[in-house]
Amino acid sequence: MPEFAELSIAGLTRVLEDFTRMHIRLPAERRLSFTTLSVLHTLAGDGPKRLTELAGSEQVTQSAITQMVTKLEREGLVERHPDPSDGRAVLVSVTAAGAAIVDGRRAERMARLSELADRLTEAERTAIAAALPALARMVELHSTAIGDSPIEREACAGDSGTDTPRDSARR
Amino acid sequence: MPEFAELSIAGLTRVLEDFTRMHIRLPAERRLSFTTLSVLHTLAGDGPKRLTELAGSEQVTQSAITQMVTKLEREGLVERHPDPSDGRAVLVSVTAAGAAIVDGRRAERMARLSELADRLTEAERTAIAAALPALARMVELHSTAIGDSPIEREACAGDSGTDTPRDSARR
DNA sequence: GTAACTTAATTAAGTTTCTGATACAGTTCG
DNA sequence: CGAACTGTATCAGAAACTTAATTAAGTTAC
Repeated sequence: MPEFAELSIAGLTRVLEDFTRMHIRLPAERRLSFTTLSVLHTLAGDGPKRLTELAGSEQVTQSAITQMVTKLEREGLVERHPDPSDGRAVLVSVTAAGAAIVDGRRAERMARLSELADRLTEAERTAIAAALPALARMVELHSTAIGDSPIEREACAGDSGTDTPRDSARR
Repeated sequence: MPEFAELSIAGLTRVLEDFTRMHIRLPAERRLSFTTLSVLHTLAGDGPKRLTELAGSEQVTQSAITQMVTKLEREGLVERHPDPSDGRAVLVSVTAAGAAIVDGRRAERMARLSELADRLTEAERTAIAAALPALARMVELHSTAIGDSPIEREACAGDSGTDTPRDSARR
């Protein structure tokens, strides 16, 4: 084992793409579309958000988010609350039922990953464990750097308005 | 760095979820839907496939794939060819133009990951590099397992203990 | 060899989800 | 206060997906 392995960005990218594919193709659980599940995941992870914030992070129009939230509200998966700091805005939060769906999907992923990890060698598991903090920090760096990245802005072609998707500092 | 770190499946799951989110919300480059991009990615990675194979891996119906391939064919991103080994089947392959789209997206991801990796410490990069082979093997183990057990089938509605709320008005 | 069954892809019709445009209420600023 | 701006909602139409029915090629049984 070389002590100074150079990190292959291509290799990392490839592996992460494969895991992405693996995670996405998982469900079908209930009649929930991909975007719907993503919204629930975002709300469960980041806490209540405005409709415009959701539209930005999910890369669909605000109109689509309004309609989706209306539907999810009817099904009892999310709730609308007025934003105390702005009379126009609505804060969408996930309900216990909605969080249960997110948790259920996570449990499935964990079960699958656990099964795969069991078939690795002890050394392989240790190597992954040792890399976890570094990987987590990459994610951390990413989320704090969104304001800088020019890629984010360029991506949202055709989106109306699109102010910079600021972080959810409200919690 | 501890020598005998136990692998936290929860931590691994969480990090991979975050990367997934990071990868998906990336572009919007050329008005292509998520499923469409996924199909191109699959074809570019795995080579020519039948429509039924694509339907299975993308978790949409065969009919949807037929329509999507027809559209992609008109746009010059994929090609249909008869399967020499089976007169009923069609082999779909990605064109150079289609591959260019996949490569472009990958390049963006690599650029972003590279930028993040630059801000890690040397030790962190080394840790990730050391874990890459093990992560790749997990993906490998996963894909070989698919052929055996049809997890992809609707059976995965398991949701592991989380009783999903009953549908209120389904309409 | 042909009748019955299976498999691969297409077509048609109907449903869900998204976009674009517009309306409207609340906020900000002169 | 009035003008400009921002956050949501609504509606018509487009796009993507599903189910069901159809065509065609391959397989099995007699």
